[in-house]
Amino acid sequence: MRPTLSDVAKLAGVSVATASRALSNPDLVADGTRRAVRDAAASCGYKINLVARSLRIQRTDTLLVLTPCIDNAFYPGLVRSIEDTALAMGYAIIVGFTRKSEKYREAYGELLSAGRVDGMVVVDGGSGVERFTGPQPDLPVVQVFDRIYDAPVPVVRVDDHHVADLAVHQLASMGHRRIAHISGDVGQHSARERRDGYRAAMAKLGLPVEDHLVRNGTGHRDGGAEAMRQLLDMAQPPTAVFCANDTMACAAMDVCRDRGIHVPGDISFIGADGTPDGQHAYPSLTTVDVPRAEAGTRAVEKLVGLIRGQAVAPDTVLPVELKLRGSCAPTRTAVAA
Amino acid sequence: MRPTLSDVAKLAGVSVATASRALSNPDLVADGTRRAVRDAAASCGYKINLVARSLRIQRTDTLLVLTPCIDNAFYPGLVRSIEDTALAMGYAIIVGFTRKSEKYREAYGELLSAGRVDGMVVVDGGSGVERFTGPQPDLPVVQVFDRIYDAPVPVVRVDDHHVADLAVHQLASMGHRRIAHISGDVGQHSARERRDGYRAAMAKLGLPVEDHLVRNGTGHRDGGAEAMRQLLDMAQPPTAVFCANDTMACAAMDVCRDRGIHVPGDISFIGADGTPDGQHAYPSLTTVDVPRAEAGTRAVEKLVGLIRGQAVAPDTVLPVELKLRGSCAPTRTAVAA
DNA sequence: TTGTCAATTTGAAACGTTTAAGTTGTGCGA
DNA sequence: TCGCACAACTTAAACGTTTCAAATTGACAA
Repeated sequence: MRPTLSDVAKLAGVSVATASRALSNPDLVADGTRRAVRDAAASCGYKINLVARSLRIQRTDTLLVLTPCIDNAFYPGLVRSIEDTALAMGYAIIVGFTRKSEKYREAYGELLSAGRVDGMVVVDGGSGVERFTGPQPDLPVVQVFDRIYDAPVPVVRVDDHHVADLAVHQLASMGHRRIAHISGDVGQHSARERRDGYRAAMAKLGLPVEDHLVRNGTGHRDGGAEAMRQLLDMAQPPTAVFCANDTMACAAMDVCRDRGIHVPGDISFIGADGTPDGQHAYPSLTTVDVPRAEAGTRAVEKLVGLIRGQAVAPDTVLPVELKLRGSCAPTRTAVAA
Repeated sequence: MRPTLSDVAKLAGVSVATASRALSNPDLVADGTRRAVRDAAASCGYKINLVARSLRIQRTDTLLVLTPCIDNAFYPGLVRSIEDTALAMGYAIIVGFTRKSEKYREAYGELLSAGRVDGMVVVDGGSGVERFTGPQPDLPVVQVFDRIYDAPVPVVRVDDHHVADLAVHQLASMGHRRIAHISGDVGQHSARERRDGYRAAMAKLGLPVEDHLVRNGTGHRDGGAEAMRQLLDMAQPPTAVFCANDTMACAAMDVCRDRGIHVPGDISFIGADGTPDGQHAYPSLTTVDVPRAEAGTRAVEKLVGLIRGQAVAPDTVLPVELKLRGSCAPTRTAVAA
């Protein structure tokens, strides 16, 4: 049997209460006692039972991170930052993958409502098919980058309209007029925002907003590639494409390469998110960088505030930054001019 | 305050014990009672406190998965399979990222030794720098694909010697004689095995095993790229390369592309692992596929066996399979012959 | 000697479940 | 009528901590 605190206490010749304090609140016991208890604990290999502790103190000091999957290069950096911040603030974190499925979301949500974690950071765009009624209103939850709850849950995010705006303006400033958009999973709030932002930016610049220049790329490689093929098959293909994320942009550039179309000579690309795959792409991908690390930190800070009953800002918007790399260039006419 | 079982019981006019059984062991109470309790629970929004439950039943029905990181495309499929199997067997899973750091490994190991999870699946190659003394000998732990513990912990794996053997034989059968090897992180057991397997296979075939044909690629993109550059800078570069994983193989092929070297016309590549990035590479990467999904399933089955006190096989070896794709071709001389 | 005070330790309750053992009440056969 | 079996429910203990309030101890002053 695992030794318990009472075994340690017996071994050290003190009461359970003293043993507890010697280990977790050392200032409250005399030097000799502390040493005796510690020795006893070590000698019998005592390990605290965190379940019992949690029950007693009514906290778990653990946070749950919900994220759709780990396939997408967008998440690792974010999750790492969440984890680092949480650890630094004295919380353990556990990660759950929702796969954008209600079933998994609920399974993991249970952990929160059943008291196995103190709070939850949700990084999950949802699929839009189902409406998620959300956690019990008073449970500590923070969303990052996307909204899947009807309930008003605090969020840390970027201005996705602005993301699109930056990209479109950059391309337009290089002389592009036929700028296409490959959207993400339009079930996701952020994907819709980027798409709408693209349209708004095009309109503002007086550029043609043609419906068939907007393709649903579903957010994944395959969808992005398919969307790109459709764009290239058009009678008058675009000279530039703004992709809602880097993953699709990379896939789209691969399609061009396969068809012998030169990037950025023949066609320019801008992605969004700033994921590592864009840096390794050939040519390296111009992108609108989303500050994932900072978002993770902010989200955890906010969540911990919530847990501690402090008032937290309901909506934190972080700045994005255009990273100019090799995948876009001025149009030939712009160069000639 | 969160309603407890005793609130529910009061509301339903029964004892706490009956309320408990009505909810978790419905057969043991009368129909009317069951309904009354369920209604009461619903009406006050009762959610079970799993921490209390775990303390009482001395189980958490939760497994921990330890994995180095989520950057590498090798892990997602494996983790997903572990998760699916665990869920199907009635366990929740939580994921911890060790980053190959002893600090994180211990932090997560605590979850096991402190009773917050019932068992642990470790998918972690270690860095080889530190020796990990391992979990308390009697705690339920299963390793997958790699060994980081001194202690004898059951493992599910592949024969990495054989992985290398398959790759080298394939290349040799295509006429290659100068076959190089870019190794993984040689701190990892599996990486060393693949390297040694390469050497053994070369020797067995009577091919030259030159030290400078073996480069440490560290397992990551950058290391793989750097190793490839060194190989290409040699007076007499290899005509084929066996890379210890697909990630490095993709990076190495990218280096060739940048230098105008044609794959597979000028140089052939075989990777290992069978990760998705190899499929999307150009040309698509020949690889020795490692059955990650099955490994995950087997590992969980084994772990659950361990938890239930059953005897489990200490060493399960799964078969690997060569997937011939576009990245390797016969040598020119072989074609001419 | 007695009283006071601080330092240290202890007993016992509490956290919210589950469950073994015990109680109650009903129906049935002898 | 009694005894018994059985279903349905309840009482109370237990899981391993933490912590409040109370008790003990020793030192020191009056």
